[in-house]
Amino acid sequence: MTGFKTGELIAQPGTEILAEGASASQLFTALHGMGLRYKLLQDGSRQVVGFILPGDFIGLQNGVMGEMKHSVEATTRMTLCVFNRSELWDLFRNQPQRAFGLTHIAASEEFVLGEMLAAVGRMEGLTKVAWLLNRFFTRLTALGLNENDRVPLPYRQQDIADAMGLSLVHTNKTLAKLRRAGIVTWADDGLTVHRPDQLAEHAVSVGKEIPSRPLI
Amino acid sequence: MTGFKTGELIAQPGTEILAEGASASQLFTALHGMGLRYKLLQDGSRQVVGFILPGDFIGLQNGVMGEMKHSVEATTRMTLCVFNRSELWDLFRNQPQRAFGLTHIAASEEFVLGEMLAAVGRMEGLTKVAWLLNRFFTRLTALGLNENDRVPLPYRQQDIADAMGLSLVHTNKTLAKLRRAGIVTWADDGLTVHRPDQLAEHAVSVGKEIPSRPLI
DNA sequence: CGTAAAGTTGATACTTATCAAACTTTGTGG
DNA sequence: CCACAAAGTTTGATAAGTATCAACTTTACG
Repeated sequence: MTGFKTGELIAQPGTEILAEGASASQLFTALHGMGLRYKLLQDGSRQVVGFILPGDFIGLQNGVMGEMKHSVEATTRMTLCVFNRSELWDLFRNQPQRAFGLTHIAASEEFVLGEMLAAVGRMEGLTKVAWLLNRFFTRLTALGLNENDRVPLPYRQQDIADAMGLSLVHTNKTLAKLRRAGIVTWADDGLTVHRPDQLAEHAVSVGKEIPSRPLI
Repeated sequence: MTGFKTGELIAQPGTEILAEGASASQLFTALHGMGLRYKLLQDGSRQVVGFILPGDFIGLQNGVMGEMKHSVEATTRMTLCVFNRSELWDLFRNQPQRAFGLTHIAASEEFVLGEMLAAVGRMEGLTKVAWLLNRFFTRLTALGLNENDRVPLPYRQQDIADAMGLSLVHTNKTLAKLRRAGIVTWADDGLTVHRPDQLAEHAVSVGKEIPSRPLI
């Protein structure tokens, strides 16, 4: 893998790392910082199709299909490990184990998108937001970025809205609900989860509340 | 590829080919017939995460991650080409170009899910339905299944609803709108598009067509 | 001919979007 | 250090889009 690596790249906040439709000659791995993947629709709206956390691979579609199918943007300052796309062939020829790893990454990304699709398509607002926050909390904790129930979350409310198919205003009000319920606090680019259990409870699709049966 | 193939399998309509969570030892390619991929949420609702048309690969997640992340069901009678999962590793070792092809398939599936996510998250009902029908029409036409502007479409309205995150009733009324507008007719498991231009117009594009696999 | 599955329709309730405006925070230059 | 601009957050009022419910029709089939 050492020979595969080409160099490192620093991306400033707000920078577009890869553009949809681009056929860049490079692939990346995120070393530090966070970013997001998104698509722009014809009507100007944006769909966030993924959040990039440290360790995530970037540009696989480009590497394998010759063109990016979504744009990638740095949310915070990011350090990227740069690979050369042209060396991808060599990897498939000479390092089947790593080639398999790449396929595994692709399949994993597909899996994550499937989960998001189910959340966006079938959950209601509160559940969507709770689900996403819970996901962040879990993933970031697994990355060792949890300090006193607080994980870094440098995104904006608009990002969450665009990810879950909600309007900014509705997302804001939903976040307020979770905050007032004392479940989470999201401020200063950090998410603090006071009641992990309740968050997880909201995150699982509870659906409609069962109409309470009158006590006779 | 010949040695890779294990045999053929016939799946009857309504049959579950692969179950979410299952770690079957087989992979498939759809030769004839159609099916769909779906996830079940905790509250019982269903999210369709993909439609399987002739030529589609089934079970890649299982092959590469050891477990299916969604279920696969035959909608019509299907003929499946069966592969053995255990031979996957041989393929990666000895046939790098086919291994690359598999990765390409995985990346393509990710791409399709991204498109669906954008549609489900950011479109309104009429646009969602028009987008999906337009997608069927385009893909099936590309498969040579178009006869006089009519393509086979053996799914039920519930499937479209579960794919686009709509209720059955709303989907029904939306379909009625497209029908009354003289744009499409969907009856007897066949979709006839009378005004391809108007259908495409309603289906605000999220991106481009599925790219064909590049020659290595 | 009875039954089950799928499609249709109208009435109603709820969720979410949109609009508009105020407020807060942050960064920048005078 | 303050004024100002820009970006982000918050809130209330209202409109639009969808879900839900319930009944009815049509079709397929043993």
